[in-house]
Amino acid sequence: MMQRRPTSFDIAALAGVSQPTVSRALSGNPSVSETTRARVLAAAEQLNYKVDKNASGLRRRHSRTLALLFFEEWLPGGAQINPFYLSLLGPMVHRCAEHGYDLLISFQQLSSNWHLDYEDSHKADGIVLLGYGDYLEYRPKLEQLIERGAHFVRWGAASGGRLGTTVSSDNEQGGFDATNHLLQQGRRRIAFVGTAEPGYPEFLERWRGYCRALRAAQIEPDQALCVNAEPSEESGIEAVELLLKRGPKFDAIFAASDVAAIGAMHALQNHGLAIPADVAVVGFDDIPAASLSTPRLTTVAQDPRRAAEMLIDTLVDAVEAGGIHDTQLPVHLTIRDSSMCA
Amino acid sequence: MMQRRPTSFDIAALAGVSQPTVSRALSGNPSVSETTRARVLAAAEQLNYKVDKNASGLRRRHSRTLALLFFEEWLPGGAQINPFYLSLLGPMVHRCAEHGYDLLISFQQLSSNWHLDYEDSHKADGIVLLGYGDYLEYRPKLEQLIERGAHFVRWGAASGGRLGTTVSSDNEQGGFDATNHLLQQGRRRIAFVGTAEPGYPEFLERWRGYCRALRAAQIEPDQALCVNAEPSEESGIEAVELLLKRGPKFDAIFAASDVAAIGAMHALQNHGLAIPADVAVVGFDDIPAASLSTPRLTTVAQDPRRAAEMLIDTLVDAVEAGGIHDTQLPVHLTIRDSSMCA
DNA sequence: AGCCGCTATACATACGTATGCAATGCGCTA
DNA sequence: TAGCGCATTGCATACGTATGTATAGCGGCT
Repeated sequence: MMQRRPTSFDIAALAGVSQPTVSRALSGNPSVSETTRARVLAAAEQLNYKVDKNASGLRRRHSRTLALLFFEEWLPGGAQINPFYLSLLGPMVHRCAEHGYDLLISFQQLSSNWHLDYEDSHKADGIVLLGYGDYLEYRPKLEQLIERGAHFVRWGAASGGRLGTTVSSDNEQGGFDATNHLLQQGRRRIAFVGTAEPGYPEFLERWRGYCRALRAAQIEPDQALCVNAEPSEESGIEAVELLLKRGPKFDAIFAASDVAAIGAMHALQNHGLAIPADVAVVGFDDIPAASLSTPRLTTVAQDPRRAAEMLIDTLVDAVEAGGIHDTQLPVHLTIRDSSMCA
Repeated sequence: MMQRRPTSFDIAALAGVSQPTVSRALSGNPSVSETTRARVLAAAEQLNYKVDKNASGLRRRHSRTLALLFFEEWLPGGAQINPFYLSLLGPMVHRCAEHGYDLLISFQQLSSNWHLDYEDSHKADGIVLLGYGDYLEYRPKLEQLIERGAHFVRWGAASGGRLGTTVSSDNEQGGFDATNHLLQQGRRRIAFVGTAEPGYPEFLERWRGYCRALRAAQIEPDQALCVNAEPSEESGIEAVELLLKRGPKFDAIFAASDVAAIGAMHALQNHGLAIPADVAVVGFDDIPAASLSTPRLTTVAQDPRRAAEMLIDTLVDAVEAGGIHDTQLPVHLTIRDSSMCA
């Protein structure tokens, strides 16, 4: 058992070459002859040699690491990550590995100076930004990031002017499909549970799709049927309470997130309303809980695997080749029990 | 906008001191006077200076980064992480941040040489090992890790001889409580869905608790009521199919994992059996889906927040102070509808 | 006044790798 | 045989920080 970790000098000595040759041999430099490379590889294997990432990163000026930043207003007690983001995690880690990158994960307060931490400290070569962001508070930091030449990609909505590269679902189409499906079920008074304010840009797009579907059916969207709700179960409950109290009759709900939709279903059931007989419900995201709820929730499915892979591919392309290509992913309406009468 | 990232030399020049003084001032070295420190801090702020982690890590010989390694036999299509592990993630990231560490996340094949990658390459100072591990294949790698003086902590079961530091739930007590609860409901033919083989050490402990509760009620455990199941929904379904086909009557199931329990409930319902009237079901983990299933699943809850914090605290203590303390966390039986007749 | 001791800072250097450039050796051509 | 070019390899060095050691400055004591 060696006391000290072996360095490239140790390998060099063992293989009878110089240290630079070891470096070149291991990094696949073609100017090293095959016989030499084989000797070096054997020596490295024998001593269990691993390149020191710190030294390598210092010299190369990059770390082959990507940072994943979550923005969540943190519940002091609960620490719940949006299930949809959670479902991105596995595929992301995998895709990173395929590109030869490691993934660093971190939570950030919107108010912190996250935007200058990771790339500046050379801990990561690029950043994946995740989180329904408050667009307005977000914007100046994104601009600062761009100004500094940082590499990053956001999940969300591309709307509102170019602010770096974005990968998103086709939220507008999803909102259209969901609403259209409810219309085809004969529903006419369809409430929107989400928010049409710019704070949640993807919600805004889903709301646009909702309006387009209604207008295509000759129905003018009713402001009174549109109620604010963040992506949380409590918020979905409150939204339904408000709708029931505020008065306008409704026979369906399109919620801009599954978690809110599930909260809404609970509230409806607490008031003795049958789903879907009295009120049909459609959500958005297709989180795992959607197929477990009672009744099973009809929802607009996003493909987390493809989303994750696009995020990583896009970021790696930006880091390595300076590419900047927005991507929009198709969505798919998944019809379950909460919207279909038997 | 500066072209080049500022270094500690730039700060030194601006503050009118030498580079080492900058380093000492920023790292809180008490030999720097307060007036000098203030000047340095101001200069660093002004230039948006961040310590280069690669250089710092190279010199200090550690990275202030922890690695989180998942072991999951990877479904080529699906990429599903055990929901319980997912629930550890948020609190872990938080606790790492509180200790001033970053968290690197990675999936590993059991067969890969993960055990020499992270610490040897100085990418991480310590490793959190997560995953129902095949104990036998696992063991030599753990031994190699220990021999090399690597720092790591495992989630799972401490049984089977000392193999590094372990944090675990009190699985045996959980198995006892779950089984005892079913006995109190008047159930006498209680099946165990899990595996009593050494591959899943925590399942083995849960099974021991199950046996202890039965014996305390003068019932000898019946091998025919004990059926193997991995922590997956499919496995839970298969287990019930096997039980129904194999013959012995049963009026309750204690499943060693929630995902298997949920699969088992589906299978029971497909065969027209009522839960809990015909068969009462208790799971283990209290994953989010447990409270959403129909009927809502009674389960042995583990506290993911405390588990995560203990894992990180333990690992940080090992890295910084060489501590090695196993920890066992209490569990709590959460009674819902799947085990209680109205 | 001279010396000691303490504090605050500067100097020099090492961490391990990657790469521009120089040098070596070999084959081939004129 | 001399010279040229190509294929390999070695030499020297830079990346940015942290720390052991030396030094300067200053106040207090006899």
